Order: sequence, then C-alpha cells, then structure tokens
Amino acid sequence: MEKQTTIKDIAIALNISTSTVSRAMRDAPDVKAETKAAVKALSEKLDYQPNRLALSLLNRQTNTIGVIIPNLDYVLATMVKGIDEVALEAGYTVMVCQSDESYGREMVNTKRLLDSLVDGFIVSVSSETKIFEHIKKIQDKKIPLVLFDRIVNNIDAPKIRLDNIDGGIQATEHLIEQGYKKIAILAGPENLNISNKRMEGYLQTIKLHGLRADKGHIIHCDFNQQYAYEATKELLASKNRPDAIFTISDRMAIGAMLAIKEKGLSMPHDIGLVGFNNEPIVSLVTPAISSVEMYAFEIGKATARAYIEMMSGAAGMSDQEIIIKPKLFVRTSSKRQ
Amino acid sequence: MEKQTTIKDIAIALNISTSTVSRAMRDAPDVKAETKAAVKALSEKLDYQPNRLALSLLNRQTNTIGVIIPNLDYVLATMVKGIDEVALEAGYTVMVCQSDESYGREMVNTKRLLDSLVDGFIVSVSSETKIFEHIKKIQDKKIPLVLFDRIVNNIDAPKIRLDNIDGGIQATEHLIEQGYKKIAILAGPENLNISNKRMEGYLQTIKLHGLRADKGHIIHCDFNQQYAYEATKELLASKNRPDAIFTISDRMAIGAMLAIKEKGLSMPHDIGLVGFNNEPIVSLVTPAISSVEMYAFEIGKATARAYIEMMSGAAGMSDQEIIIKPKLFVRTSSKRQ
DNA sequence: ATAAACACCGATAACGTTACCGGCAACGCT
DNA sequence: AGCGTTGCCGGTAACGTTATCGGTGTTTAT
Repeated sequence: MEKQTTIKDIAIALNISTSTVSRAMRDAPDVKAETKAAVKALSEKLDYQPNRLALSLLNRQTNTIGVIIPNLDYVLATMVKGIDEVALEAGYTVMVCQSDESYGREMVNTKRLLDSLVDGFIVSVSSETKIFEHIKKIQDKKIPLVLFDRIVNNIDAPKIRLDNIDGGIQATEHLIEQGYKKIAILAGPENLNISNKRMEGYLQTIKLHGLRADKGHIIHCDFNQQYAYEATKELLASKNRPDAIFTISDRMAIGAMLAIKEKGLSMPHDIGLVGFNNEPIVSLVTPAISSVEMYAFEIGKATARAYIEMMSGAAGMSDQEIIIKPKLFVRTSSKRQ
Repeated sequence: MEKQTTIKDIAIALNISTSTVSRAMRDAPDVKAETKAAVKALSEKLDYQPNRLALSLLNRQTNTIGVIIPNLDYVLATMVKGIDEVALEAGYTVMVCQSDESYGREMVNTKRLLDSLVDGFIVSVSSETKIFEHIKKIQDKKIPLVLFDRIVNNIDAPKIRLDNIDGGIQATEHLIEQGYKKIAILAGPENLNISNKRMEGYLQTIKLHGLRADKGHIIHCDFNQQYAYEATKELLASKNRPDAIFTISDRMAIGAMLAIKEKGLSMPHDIGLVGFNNEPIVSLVTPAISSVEMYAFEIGKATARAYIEMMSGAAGMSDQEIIIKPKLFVRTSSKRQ
C-alpha cells in the first residue's frame, strides 16, 4: 500500500499551489490554459485519483448507498442487481451487507454503516427482526431510508414492494378455477409481512368463493425447503387432506413437491401446487410448478430510483408506496383442465 | 441528514479539550476516571459514533475490502457469504461490486474503489475479461490483492481456487467406470480458466483410458442454459452421437437435460450426464443429476482468511495458492450400475 | 494618466480524528 | 528546600481536498 499521488505532489512538482491544481483538475475558468495542460499531463502521468475519503469528509456525503438484506437468495440477488444497475448509472456506489436472516447481524451492519460510511440506506428486513430500533435510529439521524420487499409498515419511509395480496389472490383464484376445493397454504414465519399479505389474499379469495379455510390447512413454517417438506408430509397424512397447496415461496413449493411425490400422489390430478417467486427452477422440475412472478429486477430498479429521487430532495416522498403487480405463470402442477 | 455528534460537541459540553475526549473514549491510561465517566455518559446520551471517514483519512486505511465478482449466481453468492462471514468477524467491512460479466463494468468498479475507498481487493474476474490492466493497476499501487475462483494465472497474488482439473477427472473417471465410451464435454468460453482446467481433467482421463476425444464432442458455449440446450440438440443429432455428456456447470447440465428429454432419450440408459457445482437444483430435477461439489462456502472463507493474513503483513504470501479438492456426488443421471 | 476591470494565482480554514509534545500541579524523596 | 516523578490535560499538526478571500500584475476605458 504505497502512498497515493496527491494534489500536493503535483503542486510541488509544478511549483504552483494546491489550490491551482485543484481548480485546474476541475476545469475552473480562472486558470491559464497552459497551467491546466501541465497539471493534467502530470496527473495523468502519476495516475492521480482524487481521494474520495477527503472529499466525503469535506462535503459530508459519500455517494454510497448502504443496502441491507437478509440473504442472497435468487430473489434478493436479482433485486440487488436491479439496485446496482440504476445506482451505478447515477454515480452511486453500493455497499451490500447481508444479515443472514439474523437480527444481530442486521444491527451490527447498520451500526457500522452509520459511521458516516453511507449517506442513505436501502433496507429489506430479516425474517427474524421483530424490533426496529436500528431502523428508527437511521431515521432519528435524519438519514434517507428506503424500504423494499420485506418492508416494515409502521415506519415512515418510501416503500417499494410487490402487491402480495394480489399474488395470493391470483394463486388461489386459479386453484379454485381448476376445481380444487380444499386448498392449504404453507406460509412463512408469523411476523413476516410478505407472508401474511400473501395469506390475506388467499383467505379473501377462499371466503369470496364460499369455501371455508380449515384451520389445519394454514401452516406457518420456516422459509425453507426442509420444513416445507415436513409440513407437507403432515398435511397429507391428516384426516382432512387438502387437494391443493399454495406455498408462499418456490423453495417451499419444491419441498412440498418432494413430499407429494414420496406419498405417491400425482400433480395436478390428486394435488394442485402453486409456488411464489417464479424462480427458474420451477420450470425445470417435474412436474413444472405454477408460480407467481414478482418481477424482482423491476422492484430493485424502482427502489434505487426512489432512493435517488429522495436524495435529490423531492418533497412528500416519505409516504410514497410503489406497488408492483405480480403475475401468475400457470404450469403443469396445477393445470387440470 | 442531520449533523452527527462529534468529539468536539462533547468537548465543548464538558468544557474539556477534544484530545481528552478522544483519549477517554479509547480508555487511555492518562485520563481521570471521573472524566472518563463523564465523557462516556455524554457520548452515550448523544449517541456518538466516531466518524470512520476521518479515521480512515488519518490512518490511511479503511478496513474495507473491495470484492469484485462477475455476478451473483448461486456459486458466487455462496462464496461471498463465506467471505462476508470471516471478514465481518475480523472487523472488516465488505463492499461487493458485481460486474455483470462485463469487462467495462469491472474496470469502472475497480477504479471507483481505488479512490481510497478500500484498502485491498478480493477479485474473481468476469468471463469477458481478457485484458488485465485494471488488475495490474491494483498491484502497481501496491494494494493487497487476493484472487479466487476465476483466477488469472500470470498475476502474482495469493489464489484460492478449486482443483478444477481434479473435478474434470472425477467426473470423467466416473462416466468411464459406468461404461460410457463416447463422452462429450460442454465447456464454457475459451478464455475462461476454470472451464479449461475442467476440460483438461476430462482430456487427461479420456487419454488415460485409451479413448479418443472426437473433436466434435468438445463444445465451447456461453455459460448459460439456453446455449447448452442448443449445443446438446446438435450433439444428439450428429452422426457420431455421444453416450455421455459432462458439463462444466449445473446450469448447462439442466440445459442438456432438457434437450435429452426432448429427444426422447433416457438417462442414465441412453445418455449419462454429469454437471458441476452441485447446486441444490440438481437433486430436485428428474432424473437427479450427478454433479461435482466445489465447496463454494469454504472457498469464500479461505479467501477471506488469506486476505486477512496478507493484511497482517505475512511475508511470502504472493505465491501462495490454496487449492480446494472437489467431490463428485453421483446421482441417477449417470448411475448405470 | 488614472481608475476600473480582468486574468490568474496563493494562503487559509475547514471537515473529524488522533499522535505527539509540552505544561502544570501535586507528590515523594533526599 | 530542591528535584525528579507522576497524573492529568491542552495545543498543534496532520490526513487530502475545496470554498472563500484576497492579492498582484496586466489590460481596458475615460
């Protein structure tokens, strides 16, 4: 780690002041063309790059966005890609920190970035997070904050999310339309907003069609394939066996699929199955699984755009909520007719 | 973005000097216990956090690692998770930049982070990258650099990678052992080191067993499912049809699988198939696909450890090469006996 | 010829922090 | 009493950059 070339080095070499070098670099009007040329030539030669730390310290802004996410699964990685693309274009640097679904890691990450490293946050909270003090702290310090995907309702910030209720409705409507009558749902942890909303859509639709939701058909389990597999095994063994399952993620759908196959039941004949996220994998398994596309890349891009708009001082952003419409892709696992 | 509490605010409030506050915060020995207590109480109350920019500027180090990767697919995301875990533990902050397999983006990202934002790099080069000036620039500036996974051979830096040749050998040995005689390979882009090494293992093994490698059975295609699908269709239509296919990624194996199914051929009977990476998906498709596990998480952790060791000034690191052994997981797609 | 305008540049302070040096009491020792 | 030691603290400079002010020499206008 050698000493980087500084403006001072150039100044001394050319026997001029640092002020002049600084001005020359920024093409200020009150510098002789000759001087400018000399400065630029030398800075090129010495491979000068302005020190962003010094600049950030001076201007009190870093042009860096802190992105806090619970993990790097397919959906979130896609969203991050969207954020990255827009942010980079607009001259921001992105700092991604994953909390690994742990509240503690989320806290630590947030605190670290609050040390003046970023001038704003884009956050998707972990499924374990039930206390939002660290989020509130961001706001107490009046630091810009945008929430996406896994949002927190009672926090006053721009929010970009999927219309999860509609996703639940589309999935359930489709299953009913295909003639399924006893539809179970595999939901996520109870405090996870996106899960509850998808379930809300499910419940609404069930009621709308005069079906009743068996309490045993509503299962909360961890966001993961293994738990979904076990929960499904129980479901299939119960006396009031469902004839369709809606899972709020594709990982869980895969788990359910394995349990269904193991039991020797066929899809879509005996059991209908619909997942959520529309990950590439669902069209590769047999049978291909119907799933709700959530346009993760678009959500990511919209999030970054909202952030940039907020930074440019747009008023009335704090209660803005951008809601992306999902779309069900029907595949073999649920197509009876 | 309100003004953050600084050491100066505390100094003024307590009517002492900033030096004393600074010392008190760091529990220096030459501060009265009483003063320390007062400083700590007030800093707690005002929620003081030291400004890392100022510190970094002063010490000429940021404690931040720049991680440059080509994308966020399953393997790399897993590696990043490993890096993250070790780095966080050791007090480093990680800055992940994805280049989206583009040489241009890789350049831009590197340059940006070189503006004194990070004090070292962990890099996996994009498949498009054929010129390594930006990597050399990192080294010219004597900035610590560790390469992982997609390494560059003629650069003098610690390298952490899979034993890709061995992966190719294990896959090919297994196919031969299962009685396959005409084994094709779907490789990646021609300048991609990891692909070439896996192919080298394949070629070695073919020769060792006295088989000859038909030139038409060695296909270079883009690292992606669609291309693999099309390449496989051609392979299966050729007059010298292979009886097994080894693909250097699971994405490609999936593409190959689809083409094989479409053609009405059965695995493992008519065609054997082995992939690479051992992504979760390969055990979920039908038939389950044999694949070479590359221990991505371990590679990530080893990479971060090498970085930390390098930063702590260990000598003779520059030619160190850590090589992780892969392991073939045999599944239905290639198990004849 | 004198003032006014202009072109160009340098010095200083500031961003928040710490390392380093030095100073002033109070204390103990001979 | 005089001297060194210790405990505690303040002042200054420095990290790299730019905004601001002010200064000098030259040109233009009257």
